[in-house]
Amino acid sequence: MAMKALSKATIYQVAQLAGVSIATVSRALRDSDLVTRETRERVRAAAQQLHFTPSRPARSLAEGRHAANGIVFPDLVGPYYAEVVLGYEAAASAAGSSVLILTTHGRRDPAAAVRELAGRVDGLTVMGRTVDDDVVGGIAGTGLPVVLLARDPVPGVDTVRAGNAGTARALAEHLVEHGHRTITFLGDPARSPDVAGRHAGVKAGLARAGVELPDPVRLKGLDLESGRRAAERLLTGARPDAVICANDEVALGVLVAVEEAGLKVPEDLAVTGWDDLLAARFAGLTTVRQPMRELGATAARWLNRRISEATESSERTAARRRILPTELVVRRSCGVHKEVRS
Amino acid sequence: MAMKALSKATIYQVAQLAGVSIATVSRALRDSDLVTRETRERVRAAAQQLHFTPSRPARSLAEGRHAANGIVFPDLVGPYYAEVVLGYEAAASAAGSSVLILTTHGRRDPAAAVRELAGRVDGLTVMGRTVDDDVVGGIAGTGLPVVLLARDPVPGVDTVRAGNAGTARALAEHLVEHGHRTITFLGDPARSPDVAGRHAGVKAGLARAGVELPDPVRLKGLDLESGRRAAERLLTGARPDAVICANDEVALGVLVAVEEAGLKVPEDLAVTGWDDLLAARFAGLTTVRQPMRELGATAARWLNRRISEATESSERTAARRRILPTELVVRRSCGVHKEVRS
DNA sequence: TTGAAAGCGGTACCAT
DNA sequence: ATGGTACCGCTTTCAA
Repeated sequence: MAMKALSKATIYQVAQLAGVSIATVSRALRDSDLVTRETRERVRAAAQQLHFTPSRPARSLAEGRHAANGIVFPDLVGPYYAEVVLGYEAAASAAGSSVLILTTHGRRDPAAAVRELAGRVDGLTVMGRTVDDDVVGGIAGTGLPVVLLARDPVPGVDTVRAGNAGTARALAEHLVEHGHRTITFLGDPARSPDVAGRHAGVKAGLARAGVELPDPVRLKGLDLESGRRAAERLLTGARPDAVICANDEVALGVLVAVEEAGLKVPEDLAVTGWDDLLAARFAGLTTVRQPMRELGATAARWLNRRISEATESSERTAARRRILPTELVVRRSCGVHKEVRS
Repeated sequence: MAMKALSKATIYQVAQLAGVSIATVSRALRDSDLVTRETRERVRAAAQQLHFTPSRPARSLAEGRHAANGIVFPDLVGPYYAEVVLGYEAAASAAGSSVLILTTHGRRDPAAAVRELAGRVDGLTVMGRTVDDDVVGGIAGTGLPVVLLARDPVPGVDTVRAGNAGTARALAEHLVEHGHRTITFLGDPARSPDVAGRHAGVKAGLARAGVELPDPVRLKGLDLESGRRAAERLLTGARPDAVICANDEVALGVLVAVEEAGLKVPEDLAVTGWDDLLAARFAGLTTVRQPMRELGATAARWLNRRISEATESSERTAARRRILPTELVVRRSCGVHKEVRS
């Protein structure tokens, strides 16, 4: 039996082979109960013999739906995103949807790419700093269900986020308890809503303790290299007691710089991150854990709900917002516990 | 101006508004040079006014292509995959393809899911242990371009991998130079071609040095917890000098277990991993670096080539195989350098 | 229960 | 340069 490129059989060929009409084939293959058991089996056999698989575009065109949804990321660097995708994909496929993924990072025209994606899916999840509010608004205005993930809300659009402010405040207070008084924030609040939230929370927490937070060091990136370079500069000047980093990668970069400078964490400089990457555990980095997989899963589930609503023309419920809880993870990088508990 | 659900305008409405035929609209919108500048602009205006976006399914149906390709993963746990996706997505979108992603891990019927995916794309990349060779063969036999990634080759199908055997041999020899003689391998060669390759390489390297490698500890998973539990057992028995782990996550689990047992790495037990995760750097783990992003990018590029070949009905070239180089990364977990270099 | 036929929304060939 | 129209492959009335 030679391996032939059996390309693609159509419903017509199946119909002919089974000696029925294409309508019957369509029904038989989709378990409609308007088909005799016997007919169904004849059709099944024919389909199998021809290796028939219905054309997805044809189906989508006829049904008016894609059976797919999409998720838009800024980029995929760092373990953070992998977990989100994982949760998302699991929840989406549980609902029978395929997942299209789009990274906007090094792209010429992110908005165009997102719009193109919008045309391929029944719903879209948009994460963080990828496209502007008006693009989101435009797409949502189309009637396409949209869920925002880790991003500031847009009127009328569902939003799922992880808590920033509260835990950031707790983190700040914890540092103060360690005796740190001069504290620097690493990360640009203007570049990401998450960073803005963390920065604001830290500022509030410190203020409550009577400590003032100077202007943040506005990094361009949130990667390890950015952190390392910023720290190099920081270490040569009037070194603060502690740096609070916008995320773990930056914090890990700081750790590297400190070590390269022959200094010690936390004795010479306390450091904290955000995300609780796997690396944080091994670097002894105090950080904040986010429910990443749950973030993705929630977004996918909400999207499915919206898609169902749209299909079943039931009442469209009001935009939902949810903030998933985060958790402070204390390790040794935030400071030496000087007092021994009794 | 109320925000209306302008749902979806069709080419017919654009044609009507612009006062031309749908054929002209189609041409104008796709920059055909068989349209007057003036007509084109009129059509453009009409399209814009109606927020027209061509229906992707309709286009795909008419053109006979999806302008999308897919990638199939076992799961997405660990930073390893994120990097691969990143490279893949970048290369795919550079060629104008959207990316569909599928995780087979906790799925009832992976083969069915992959076949379904195959119906939505112009080409498919299949990674590691996701579906059996016959499924791959079946899909490839359909004429759908397929590229295998980090997986044993299937006849007639392109394969991209990272080198295992050679670097594994080097790793083994390095451990022997450290003076380690009783060495255990953690990971099940039967569960993954990559693991099998690493195991074989290690075995060969040790054999060359006259050291025998006992049967591997066949872990079920390649995650941190699996490594930790396996190490707990290992530490209570006749402890080996060193453990070579199938990947970094397992190795990190071993590190955790060793610390929990109050022992020291590498003094009491040398440990090595594979992948060079970010965490490996901070854990001081000796490991092997793979060109992950490049793996993904290469797969995507090869796939595009195949897709072009199929479209342009040019000669189909023979199946290609490439092994991307890997690199030993020596840190402190593999052993103390007893001799001081002069 | 089954079949005929009208879409679904485009593309592209054939005329004009 | 444009318009008319035959597909692309499937779903879904509407009749029989």
